[in-house]
Amino acid sequence: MQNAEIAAALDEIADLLEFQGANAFRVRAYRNAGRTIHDLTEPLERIAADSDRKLTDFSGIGADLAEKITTLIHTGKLEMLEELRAQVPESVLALMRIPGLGPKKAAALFKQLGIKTLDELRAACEQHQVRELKGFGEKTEAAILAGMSFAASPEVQRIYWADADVIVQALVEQLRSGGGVRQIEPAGSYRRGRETVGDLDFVVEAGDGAAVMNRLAEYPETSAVIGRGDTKMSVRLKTGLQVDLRIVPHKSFGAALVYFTGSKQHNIVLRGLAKQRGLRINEYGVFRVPPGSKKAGADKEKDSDDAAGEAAKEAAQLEYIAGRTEKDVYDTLDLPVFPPEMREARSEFDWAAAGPLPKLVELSDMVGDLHLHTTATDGKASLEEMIAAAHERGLKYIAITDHSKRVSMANGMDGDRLRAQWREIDAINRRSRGIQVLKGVEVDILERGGLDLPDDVLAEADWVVASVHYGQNQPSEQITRRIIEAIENPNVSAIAHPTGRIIGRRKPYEVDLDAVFAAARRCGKLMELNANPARLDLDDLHCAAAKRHGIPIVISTDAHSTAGLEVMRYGILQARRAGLTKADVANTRPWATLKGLIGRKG
DNA sequence: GCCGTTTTCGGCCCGACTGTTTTCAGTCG
Repeated sequence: MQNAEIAAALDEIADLLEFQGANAFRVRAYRNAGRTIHDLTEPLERIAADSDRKLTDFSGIGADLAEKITTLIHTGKLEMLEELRAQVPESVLALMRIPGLGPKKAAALFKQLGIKTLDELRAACEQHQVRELKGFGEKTEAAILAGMSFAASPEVQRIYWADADVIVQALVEQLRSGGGVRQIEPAGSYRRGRETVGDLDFVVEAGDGAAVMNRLAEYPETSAVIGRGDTKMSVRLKTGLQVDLRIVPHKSFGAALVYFTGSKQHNIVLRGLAKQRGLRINEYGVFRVPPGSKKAGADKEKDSDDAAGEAAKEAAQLEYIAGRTEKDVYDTLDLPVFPPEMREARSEFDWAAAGPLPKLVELSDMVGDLHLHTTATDGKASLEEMIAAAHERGLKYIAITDHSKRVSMANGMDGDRLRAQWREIDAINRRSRGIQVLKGVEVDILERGGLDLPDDVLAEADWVVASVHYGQNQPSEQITRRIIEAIENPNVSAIAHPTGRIIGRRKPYEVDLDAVFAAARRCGKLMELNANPARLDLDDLHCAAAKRHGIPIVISTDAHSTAGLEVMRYGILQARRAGLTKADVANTRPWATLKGLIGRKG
């Protein structure tokens, strides 16, 4: 069983347990383990088979989970999961996708009204049965009906970072308009540079918070205000995207930014570290907890009067020690200001403990682009136009990598056409214009295996990227085998978009990336990170896997137009999220050096 | 269910907001 499937099984257990009202920390343990496994860059199967290693070495996996995971690896099944599934109909979990319906309310609907599907829930609301339940009311019923369409869409809507960026810039302008905003920063997964963004968060310091909230309410793209208090406001845009706004005082801005940038896991670690030092971190700042003060309301017991009273008393005793800037906050824990892209509680705390953080690769480090198309195949700009645009961006070299003939719908090229294009490139290079143009090709890895162009043609190229376009429905092992075979071909320089994930268009195919990277390592080949935000083929995790195997990544735009060159910055974000430095990225080096990496002759 | 330089039990991050309640539970981030 593959890591992704094991992680999914643990997540499902967490969902089902949560629905059943299990201990929240137990639920969290399953979620944490699922996340840990999801983030692994190495197959669990391999780790489990290695007698020198133990699953319990991973933080968050204890004896019990190690045993369950081992069972999953070997049998693909788990009795506990089967039992849970038998107890809770799968469709019931869909109820929890309605905003405002959590496990408790969903369980109440299921147990008391026997509601198992969204359709049944709609009917019950329309017949006003739901408002009769304890803890429900008229407004809840209306909110459920309003949220119905939201839950009916199978996937939670996430948008590309690049699209979020456009909205963020417009919103910042809107919120600033009219003045009074002293500081404003987008936070959340947008600030962390995740390849997709589920909602937008803004942290604002302003003289008049209500005025800023009004501007958000009046924003033409705002369709509904979900909630609004003195310091916090949530709206939904016409596109369905949720926007959260927090108004914070000057002395809390840094703390709020840390808090709302997340990730949640990163924050949990921060709070744990703070606690060890007798500190407490929240969105208002870092506070010193007076010695001897008891943790109030630790367990949800009935003596809530006392707990609430003590909590209030204790809050009054807390001494503010930091919060104005992110640096102030991290300083109290003797931690560096982590670049937001790193804040995923993966490795950043280990790195910080070991010394200075790695200096992450930056857009300005990039000197070459090794995956470009022209009008010769499916590009929108001519060879000359692409070269000029790349030159304008300050690139020192580019590789023209049009499609090979198998990609017929893109007018892919055979050997003759390619050689003609290469002669043209030779001529251009002779007229030297401060940018070196490499003779390249994106050669197709055929369904039956093998490459789409003969070796004698490929041998004449400076740079060959191989990629899968056809036969994507094949089993993972078969696609993996095709890719490894391509890696072993001495004419191939790199593998482009090895998993070909295209959001929303088709099911991604799965390859054994670990085996692919191992082959690349063995053969001295490079792996591409395709920076096109619509093709999330080699995201931060895959970068991390490459790093673990010691394989330099090539960040390429796969540009089909001059504007396509712009996407390089999205690829940089993903590389940064994986902790890649300039040295980890091959096309930060001059071509003369890079050429040596792939053993290309003169 | 995990975890430990507060260690094998008793914690587990923390607060805002809403709708339902007469003091709080549930949800969310």
